[in-house]
Amino acid sequence: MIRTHEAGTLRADHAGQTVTLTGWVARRRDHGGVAFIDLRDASGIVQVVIRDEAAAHGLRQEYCVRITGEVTIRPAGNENPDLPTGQVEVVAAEVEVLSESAPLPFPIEDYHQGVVNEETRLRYRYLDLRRQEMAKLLRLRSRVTHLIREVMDRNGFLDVETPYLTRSTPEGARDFLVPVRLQPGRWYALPQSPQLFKQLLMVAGLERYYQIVRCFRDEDYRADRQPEFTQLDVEMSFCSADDVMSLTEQVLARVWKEVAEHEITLPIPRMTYAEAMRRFGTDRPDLRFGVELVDFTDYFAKTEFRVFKRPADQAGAPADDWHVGAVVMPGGAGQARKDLDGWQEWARSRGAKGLAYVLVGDDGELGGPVARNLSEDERRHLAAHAGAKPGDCVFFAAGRRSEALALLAAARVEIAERCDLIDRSRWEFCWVVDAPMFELVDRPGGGTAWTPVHHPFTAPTPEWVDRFEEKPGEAISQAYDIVLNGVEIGGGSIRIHRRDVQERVFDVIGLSRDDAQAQFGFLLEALRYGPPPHGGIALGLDRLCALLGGVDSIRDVIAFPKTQSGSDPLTNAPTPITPVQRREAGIDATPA
RNA sequence: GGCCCCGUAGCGCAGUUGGUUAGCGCGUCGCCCUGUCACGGCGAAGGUCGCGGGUUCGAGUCCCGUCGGGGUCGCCA
Repeated sequence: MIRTHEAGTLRADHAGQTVTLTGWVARRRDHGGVAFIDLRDASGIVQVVIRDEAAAHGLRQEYCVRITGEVTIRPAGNENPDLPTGQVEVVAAEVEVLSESAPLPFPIEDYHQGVVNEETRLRYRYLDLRRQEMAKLLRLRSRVTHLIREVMDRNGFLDVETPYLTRSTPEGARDFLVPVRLQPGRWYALPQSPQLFKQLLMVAGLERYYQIVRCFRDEDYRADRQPEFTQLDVEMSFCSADDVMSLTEQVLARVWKEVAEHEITLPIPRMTYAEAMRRFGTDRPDLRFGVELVDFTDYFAKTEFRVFKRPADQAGAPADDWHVGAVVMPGGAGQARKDLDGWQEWARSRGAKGLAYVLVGDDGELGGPVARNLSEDERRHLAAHAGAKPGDCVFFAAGRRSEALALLAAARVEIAERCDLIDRSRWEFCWVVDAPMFELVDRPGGGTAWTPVHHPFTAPTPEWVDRFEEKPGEAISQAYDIVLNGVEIGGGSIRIHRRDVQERVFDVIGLSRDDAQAQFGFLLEALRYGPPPHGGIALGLDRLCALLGGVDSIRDVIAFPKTQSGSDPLTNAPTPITPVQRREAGIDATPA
């Protein structure tokens, strides 16, 4: 006798054996005196035949049952190639109902996947997860974490837990805050990442640390962003950026080989931040298709066309912060007027004024409203400069460099989708390296400020370490992001291990000595005691699993995710708390 | 905070320029059928059209507000 809870693992060569199966009645049908049920467990579905009317009586979908019976091969003429277990079925000798089920609030067969409102699925997540598709994703995730631990363990990394109750640091994302009963008026914060603790572990001499750890950020949520998410967090001492990247590649290669049956070609190609911005307009390029951006800033340097002409007065902007760029839509000249208007609407929905376009006719003549406003000289080489062929459409964006590139980068992806240029079977990894240390951002109250591109603990390259404050926008950091199919799945850097350098970075981003001391004093103090050079990386586990599982939302690879407003339809969290709880927590007893 | 889409029976949906008693499929319940496999046949139950206000003789439908879900920009060091 085979005792198994793995219905889906039964094979034809088990025929004749007696098995005990546990699972749920996925579907029941009666035909004459015979009942047929599909029995589902986490591993799959097997059909069970019940000839005993009494045993089958009242057996309904989703009853939890234990069935003992003989494995048989389905009789000829009744074969269904779609059944996951092929031709195996079990003829029940004994049926025991372990627990009954109320009628289901929604159908949970897999062919209903994707049609039930997600909120309803989340409210009954324990039923949603009974579906094979969802169970499959959770099993995938478990395999991934297992493989990661194997690789990390083999490389001598220590799994160390860091606090979930820690101090709030107003930099970066908003914190989730936790009141402290024993110290009214004081609050813990949940960590946005264990960044500082892992650096302290390096100071402690742990040398090789990793953790699969929950992180918390109180920002707006998306298909790929949840208030709590999981990352593989890694830090190592006496290492170079190459060491960290090489280790990361080992992890990814192992996971993709085992889970996706895909051999990643190592080393994963690297691209500088500058190159990524120039060719793709973004620091997370999707390399599954071409359609690269073209720079027209110099081409139109002397243009009289208002849209491409650099405004005389660019209030507050650096002298070189002007960009005219283009991206070619293959065959786009054939678009209907309605489609071209649709692109304008698309651009406006992204906050742009519009998306200028030039149509390249089959005879090479330029068409569209923009072409009429260009000089003869400007028209002559436009198609060649853009790399456009007859029949193509050239989209243009002009404005502040970051905004123009962002629009073109989005247009590039949109073009690829509309023209069906993306090969979904491909895995295109790439490292984006040599990112700037700082970027200029607008302050809410006006003016601009330098802010770290990664985080303020990122080390500059040796060439910049003594002079990054001279040209903060040009200083290069020792940071690296890993990008897969246009999705940033991780990022890391060599950290600053010199107290004076760390203080100078705080100076550049406008964090006063007092504030730096108040918020990061413990780090600065630790850096006084012979810290080793160190660096690390964090990989977003949820995104990684979503990509591997071929799903669009990380909610599908999280057992109990939250909605976009941060609530959980299952438990109804978050909930108001009672006045007593407020008093005990030391916070105002009246709602805000 | 902005923009877009959605909300009608347990689930998925239809509902015309505002007009009888709001429909369809699945599911549920009852009866029938001896190998079904999205079985089939007959019958039945099941609705605060998210909520509140307004326009109108009359609102699922039009207007305003609001709540919830999804997508996205901002945001996410």
